[in-house]
Amino acid sequence: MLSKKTKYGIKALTYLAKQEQNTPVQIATISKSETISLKFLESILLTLRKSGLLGSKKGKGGGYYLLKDPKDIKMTTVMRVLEGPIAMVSCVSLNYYEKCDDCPDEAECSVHHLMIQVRDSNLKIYGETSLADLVH
Amino acid sequence: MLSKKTKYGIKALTYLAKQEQNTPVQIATISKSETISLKFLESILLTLRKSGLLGSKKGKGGGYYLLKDPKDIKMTTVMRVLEGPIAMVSCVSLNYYEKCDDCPDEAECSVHHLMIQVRDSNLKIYGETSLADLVH
DNA sequence: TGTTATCCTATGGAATTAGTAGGATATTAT
DNA sequence: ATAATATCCTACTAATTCCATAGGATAACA
Repeated sequence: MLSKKTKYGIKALTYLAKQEQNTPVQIATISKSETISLKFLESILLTLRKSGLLGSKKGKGGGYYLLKDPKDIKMTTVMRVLEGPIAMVSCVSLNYYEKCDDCPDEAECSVHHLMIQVRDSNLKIYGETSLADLVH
Repeated sequence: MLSKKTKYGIKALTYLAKQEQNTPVQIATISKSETISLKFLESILLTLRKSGLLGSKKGKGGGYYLLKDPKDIKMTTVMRVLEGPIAMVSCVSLNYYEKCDDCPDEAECSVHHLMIQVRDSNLKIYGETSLADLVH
């Protein structure tokens, strides 16, 4: 299941992508519009900023804004930043690979093969979808 | 990420599907072969039995066995029993649908649309894969 | 020099995960 | 009968993750 962090994060990014101009939007504005706890959203936007997806401005007229064109923000990036690995087991993860403790031989593992298929199909979807596509 | 319960469960089912004859296999045998904690595996096999996938026999010569031909056990069933909903958000779940608290309109939700795609592609994989396919 | 809004660390409750413990129950063999 | 075998079942626990919340520090603007 998708964490609320990821869900809220995507909603907030979509909200920003919808803006006509890319001027800063306050946390409180997004919080109200999307019914997300202000403090929780604050922490989510902070990680999105640290990951390089968002820029921010302090003080009056401040807020968060996208650093790239929504067309150029792929959902693979968004998912990895918010949710972590796209793979369902670390032994099939491209970016966070780790060997399984209980598997002597990956090639023999039934779960491994199945999860490679799942990873690839999800990767295809996230790779072909940009933030711009999510704006209805 | 896939829970260990699901991972171990699939491995155990695959182990049973590999057997030449469908005679009962003891928990301890699977536990040793697949390097899974005996007690943990016991609880997993119990849920698999309660879900109708496995039969069991007590006493000497007892153990667990598949109730159907591996060809007829689809991974959709296995995943739902072990991991729960296949959908990543309950608002796109076919079997466990629930409305989101924060969404006034699903049709307008950017996450909703994306997750329908993910659900469908995963459902396709799990639906087209049977336990027999996992026995390489 | 206030006011505004993000920045950042720390904390906490609830839920989930990954087991463990130990006795009850049913089946088989002697 | 009875001892041995193996599942059945409930309850418990430790660790981790999730979903926030609190509150002050910092930076920008009027």
